[in-house]
Amino acid sequence: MTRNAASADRHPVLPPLPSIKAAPFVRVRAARVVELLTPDEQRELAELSTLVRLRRHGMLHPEGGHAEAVFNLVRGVAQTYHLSPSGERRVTSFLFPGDLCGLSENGYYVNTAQAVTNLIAYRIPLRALRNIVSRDPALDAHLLCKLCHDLRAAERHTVMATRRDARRRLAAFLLRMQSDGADGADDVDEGGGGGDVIRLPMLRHDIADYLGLTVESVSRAFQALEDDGVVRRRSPKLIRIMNPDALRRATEEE
Amino acid sequence: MTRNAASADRHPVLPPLPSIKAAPFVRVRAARVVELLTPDEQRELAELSTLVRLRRHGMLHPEGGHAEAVFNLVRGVAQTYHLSPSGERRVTSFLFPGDLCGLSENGYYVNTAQAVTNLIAYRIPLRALRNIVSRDPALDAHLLCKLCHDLRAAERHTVMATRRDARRRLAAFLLRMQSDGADGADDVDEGGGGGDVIRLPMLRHDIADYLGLTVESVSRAFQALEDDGVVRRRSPKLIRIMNPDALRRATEEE
DNA sequence: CGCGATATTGAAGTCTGTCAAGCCCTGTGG
DNA sequence: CCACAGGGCTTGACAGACTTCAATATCGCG
Repeated sequence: MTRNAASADRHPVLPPLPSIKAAPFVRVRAARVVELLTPDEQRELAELSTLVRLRRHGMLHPEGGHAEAVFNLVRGVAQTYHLSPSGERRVTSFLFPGDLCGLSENGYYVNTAQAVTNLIAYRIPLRALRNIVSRDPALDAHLLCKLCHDLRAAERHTVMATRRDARRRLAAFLLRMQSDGADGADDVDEGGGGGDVIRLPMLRHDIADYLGLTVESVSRAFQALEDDGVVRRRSPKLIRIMNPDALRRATEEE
Repeated sequence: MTRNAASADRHPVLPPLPSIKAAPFVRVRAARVVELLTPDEQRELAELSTLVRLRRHGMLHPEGGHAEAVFNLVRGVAQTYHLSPSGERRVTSFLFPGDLCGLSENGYYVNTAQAVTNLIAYRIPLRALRNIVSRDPALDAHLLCKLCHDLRAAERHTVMATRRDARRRLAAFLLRMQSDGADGADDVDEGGGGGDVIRLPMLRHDIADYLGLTVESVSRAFQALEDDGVVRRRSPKLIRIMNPDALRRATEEE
């Protein structure tokens, strides 16, 4: 076993710089997702922002709250969700380092953003952001690119969450977490993170609310994938992919 | 009956100008959605764009196609959708005048955009768009605003399409069409458009694929709402709201 | 006015949601 | 380091809703 006690507390001496990652409009290299911010922009944003550290389940911003800032996640994982009057919760996205949240309408946040793991984020006041953008038009273009990225992600989410059966929804989710969630590992030693092991930092309840299912259905879908030898649960949050091809097929198959 | 034959062919002598509508970041007036483009921007975009007229079911751009332009819908209704390998279709959005489509990734369209009714759109080459944006930073900000708008819409769609039962999904959809679809009436005389009558320009199949249901379930959900005196179908595409409060409750109730 | 496409209705099967119980994991405290 | 307690996860049984398959009715266009 790895010695966790020592490494778990290692905070980066310097916090990571602001970072916005997205797939660009035109192919750059082989990379699917690249850093959009230039070192200058990172420094500028860092200067005008405040650093926020949250423990698990801490709130970045509440739905309906007065929107004065956006947040740039640089470490850890977060989620955004809506609460309906009847108490139903719908998770609309999971956020990883390089992501933004704080979408507003008419000056109010349209969703709640909450820490899934301990996290570090830059709180970027909207006034400051507008200031920088006015001096640096390139940043505007970068934000545009990021929003296109998020829009594509939102569409994929809809497609994923409206799949017919739970098994396919979960399979699609696991594939997505394999690529998106590769980064974002938090206070966890990287021991099991590599290769064909997916780490799911969120609770089953979060996955269920993200996929439009119940926790029970998520469990049963895991069981179904496991029975077919597609994946194996080492622990609830550590999923080993036994058959990558089968997992890919499981997202589309008839 | 109204004499449709004559009015169906009345084309505006001058096509409508380019138009991008969205809810702004900060409340402007009572208006929820406003025109973002200045008259100058409208003129500039019109000059560099080509006008596209499509008949019902015509294609604006195909998924996977080389992305060279975005489209600005100025008349009629369109939809975007994904086709999965197994043949399932998921409609990701309905577009109305003031909307944009042509989202791309790595230079390729990520979805297919198709005319739901006869429509008119501006085809804006990406090269030209980049050109204008470089000269007019304000336009960049407007596009940013529009993308935020679309992102919120995408989130609402996900919430709508993952509601538990078909009745609530359809109720939410109808409410949305009442506000969004108020504009966009196409080759239809405005006779039945006003008041508490909702015109649904798309097919049941489109609605089903948008809500993650089958056409049969959509029909039965209509029936359920009708049995409860919430709405009444004057024809498949003309829905009269009998009880607006009940319709609103039907979207949230336990 | 008639035909093809679209929409509705019906019946049976399947999957998910619900309710309930038990197990396992995790984190806390000794 | 270990024990314990609480929360999270899984499993089972049943009812309900949706999907599927099939047939009929209706709409809308030529």
